[in-house]
Amino acid sequence: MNACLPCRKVKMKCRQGSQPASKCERCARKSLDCVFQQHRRGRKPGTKISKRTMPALPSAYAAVKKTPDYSGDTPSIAESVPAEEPGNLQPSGLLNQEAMRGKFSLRRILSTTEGDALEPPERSSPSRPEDPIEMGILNLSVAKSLFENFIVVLNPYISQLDPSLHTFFYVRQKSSFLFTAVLAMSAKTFNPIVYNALYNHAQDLYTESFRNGAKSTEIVQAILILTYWKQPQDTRAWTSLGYAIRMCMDMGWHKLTAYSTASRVAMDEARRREVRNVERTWYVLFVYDRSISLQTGRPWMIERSAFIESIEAWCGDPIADRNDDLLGAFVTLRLMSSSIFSLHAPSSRRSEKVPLENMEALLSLKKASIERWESHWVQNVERKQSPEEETCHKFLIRFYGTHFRLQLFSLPLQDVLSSEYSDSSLHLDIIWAAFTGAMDMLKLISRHSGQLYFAQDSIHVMTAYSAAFLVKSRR
DNA sequence: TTGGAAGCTCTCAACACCTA
DNA sequence: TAGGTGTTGAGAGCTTCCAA
Repeated sequence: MNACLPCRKVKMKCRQGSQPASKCERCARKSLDCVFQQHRRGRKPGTKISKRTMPALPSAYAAVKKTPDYSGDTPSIAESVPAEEPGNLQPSGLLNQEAMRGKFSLRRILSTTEGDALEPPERSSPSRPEDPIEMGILNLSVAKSLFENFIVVLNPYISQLDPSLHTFFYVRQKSSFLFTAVLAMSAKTFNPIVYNALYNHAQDLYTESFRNGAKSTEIVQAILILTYWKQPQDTRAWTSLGYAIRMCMDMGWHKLTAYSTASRVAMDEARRREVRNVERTWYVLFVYDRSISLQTGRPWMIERSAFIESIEAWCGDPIADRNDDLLGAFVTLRLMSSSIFSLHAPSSRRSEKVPLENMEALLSLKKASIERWESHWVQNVERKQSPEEETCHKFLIRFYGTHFRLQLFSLPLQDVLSSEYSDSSLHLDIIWAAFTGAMDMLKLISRHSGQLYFAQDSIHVMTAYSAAFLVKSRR
């Protein structure tokens, strides 16, 4: 029913008087001018329905037209990354940037306007049909509990999310994919009853984001989280990581410049955390890329850069999270490992041969630098926690250091045990170092088996490696 | 097979009014 | 008084059906 203007103004119920043309009860009581006006309800002509909130369409036509945005409204890293050089005569500098992102059309390619001036930005809708709570997969209180467990227990292992930024509300609003991935991985450990439904939904969202070519920090984080605690039969870790890295490169992350405090003094804390969120994810990808490359012998994708090498300064930022120190340890370890392994690869894979005697001397130097690395980062971690506090950080730093020593000494061991070096007793130092490395790892694991329970899959792979190494070296 | 009318579903924006 | 939620009306977009 239509309400008069005075009632509308005060948002009160407008009750008609007894006579059809008389004032409403409130206007009559207060002696106000009771004026009615034709309402202007309804959508205005020309308003577009947001594509993201359209229902799923069965036809292939709809699949092409529908472009959902699982990213929320993540600010583009383009603000903090140097843009393509203007005036560059390559296609990247000459053509419309939207066209270069893959939105090909003659009109767009010929347009000289930047951004997407041809199409107004889509308005984001507050409703999220892919939200696992709205879908009824789990209720709010279970979701909150799973989320809390992820942040407190699981996240410290991977240093992926910033607990001050990634609150329950923030992640849920920002990306249903990341939200579901976090809940699924937490459910795997803390509430297996809802794990399957959450995992399947996360996989559906992964497929959708791939199908639509969606790109955002949250999608990358979700893919990483799903990969860290993947199912045993899932063999996509390598390809998923590659896809995530390409996505980041498309967002310009490979052009991140070296960390400096001066560049962010003008930012408020929220903005700084958003920027660090992107940077942290790129560091995590670097570590993961190098780790998986080392484990599988395949090439890595992310090259070392001034940004990667500024990790220690980045960890010293006033708003750095305590998990950032663990990430700092991992990044510096991977920087060290890539330079060492190119020298110490087995002779069959080296272009130049380094005599074993020289290699032994080199290895002892490297061993000392790993020990310095370990004590430096353990001290950093200890500074930020109380003595009685039991976190996974110290364990992980020692674990990775020990694993690295084992890998380092296992490489020349192949040469020692090969027929070319018939008298292996001459190189007992190398054999002994590799053997004690494997033993140290297993001792460490047995002392901290509780920490191992929550660890990501790669930790278990590394554990299995040390055990397999010992078994094989006894033959 | 194709074009277009009719009808249906869904979204969006404005409105009504409850309640703190 | 005004924040917030449910309701309403109109248009967009899609499917179905039918005639050419």
